[in-house]
Amino acid sequence: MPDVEDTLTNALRRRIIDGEFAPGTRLSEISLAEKLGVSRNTLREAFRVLSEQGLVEHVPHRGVSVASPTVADVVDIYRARRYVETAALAAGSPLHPAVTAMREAVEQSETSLEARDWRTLGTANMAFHDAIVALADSPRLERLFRDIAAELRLAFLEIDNPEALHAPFVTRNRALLETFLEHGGPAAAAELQDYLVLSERTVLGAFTRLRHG
Amino acid sequence: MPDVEDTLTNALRRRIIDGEFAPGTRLSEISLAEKLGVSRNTLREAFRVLSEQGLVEHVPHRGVSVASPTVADVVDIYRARRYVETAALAAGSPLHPAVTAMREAVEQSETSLEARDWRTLGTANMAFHDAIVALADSPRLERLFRDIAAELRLAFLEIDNPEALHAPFVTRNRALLETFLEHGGPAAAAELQDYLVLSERTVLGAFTRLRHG
DNA sequence: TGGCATAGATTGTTCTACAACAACAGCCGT
DNA sequence: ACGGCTGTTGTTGTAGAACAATCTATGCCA
Repeated sequence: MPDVEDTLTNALRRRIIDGEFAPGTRLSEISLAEKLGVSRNTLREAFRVLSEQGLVEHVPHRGVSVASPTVADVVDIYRARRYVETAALAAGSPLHPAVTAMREAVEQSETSLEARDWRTLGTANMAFHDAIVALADSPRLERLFRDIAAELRLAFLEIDNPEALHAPFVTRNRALLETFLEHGGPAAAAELQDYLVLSERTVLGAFTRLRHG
Repeated sequence: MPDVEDTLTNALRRRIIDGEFAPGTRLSEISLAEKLGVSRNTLREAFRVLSEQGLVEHVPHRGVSVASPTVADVVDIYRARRYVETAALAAGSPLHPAVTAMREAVEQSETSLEARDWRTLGTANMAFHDAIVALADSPRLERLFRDIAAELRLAFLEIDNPEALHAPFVTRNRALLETFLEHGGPAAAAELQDYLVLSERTVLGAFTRLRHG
């Protein structure tokens, strides 16, 4: 949670994640600076930060565009997720404060599913995995996860079928939480492994369907 | 390997890692820009990148200083290393091209040890672990490792006793490589786990000795 | 001595200017 | 008509100056 004060970067970040600028969109320095009411220099500094975070792509002399994850990116993101999340869960303690966040996220996702509110469902789903990573108490792993989760949201934006992406995993979230509490980290980690493989397959399926037909 | 062309950021990065600016040193925008022959704006952009990479710390209205890892940072870095490196090694294939890099790093470290060249020994040692991470074929994990390895180098700089930090691990590097090739990833991962625990203890010991006496 | 106000220095941001480069359009020759 | 070349145009990259906002330190006063 570094720099809540970092207004411009965070504002841009939120707008990109919320889909205000579609993946692949070119972000012109001049027009965007004017639109946001900041100078080009200030905007360029924000661009550098977002570029390091993988949210925008910066090509010298060609400007920045909103990142548009490829299939390879999605594969890599899920590989990293499997490494980080399963390790965090396997070594996590059921007494860790993050468990509360996990429970709240599960309940929120169930509520959202019932209301068919796919937007908040997606957020709750991600909050669940965020809580899993928080079990590790590692700022650096949390930061990695924050960045790849943001990238993944961009991929979700392109697919634009949130129900298929998130709805099937609500019951799995609940089941995973119960496994963790009743049978411990290693058992839950094994379950999470399958969970993530399935999730990856879902995303990749929608992705290739999108690109080919 | 993004942006070898990114001259200023990379130049600064190298100079910091090489210890030209001691950890904790405040980097004045005006004087450093003048020294490097660039404008303040350009330098500030580089600062933002390095700040995201964890190499410098940026405090609003107080400027940036070279990061000075605390004990908590070292602990977190080693936690992340254990997660990432053991996972990469466990799932890695002995046929992966990175194995060549592992072997070369081992040989280089043995040569450096014999020559008592601690500088190249430290580099070779890190190259060995870099190659381990490369087994995972994950750009995002490689990036994470690159950043935390750089941070760790800053900690090493403060300790300033490279022989104690690196020499004991040369034989372990060779042993780990052989375990990996002869008994496979999982066995090597278990060995690496102990290796990293020992390495962490070495660093933390030198660290607390440094701070207290 | 301790607290406060002022002065100095640094960062945050904007603006302007121009060089470097890339994309595009039109021209030329074949 | 087509492919390649060249100039035009727009954008990014960088520099420099200016000023506001904020921190730091000095020195004053009680």
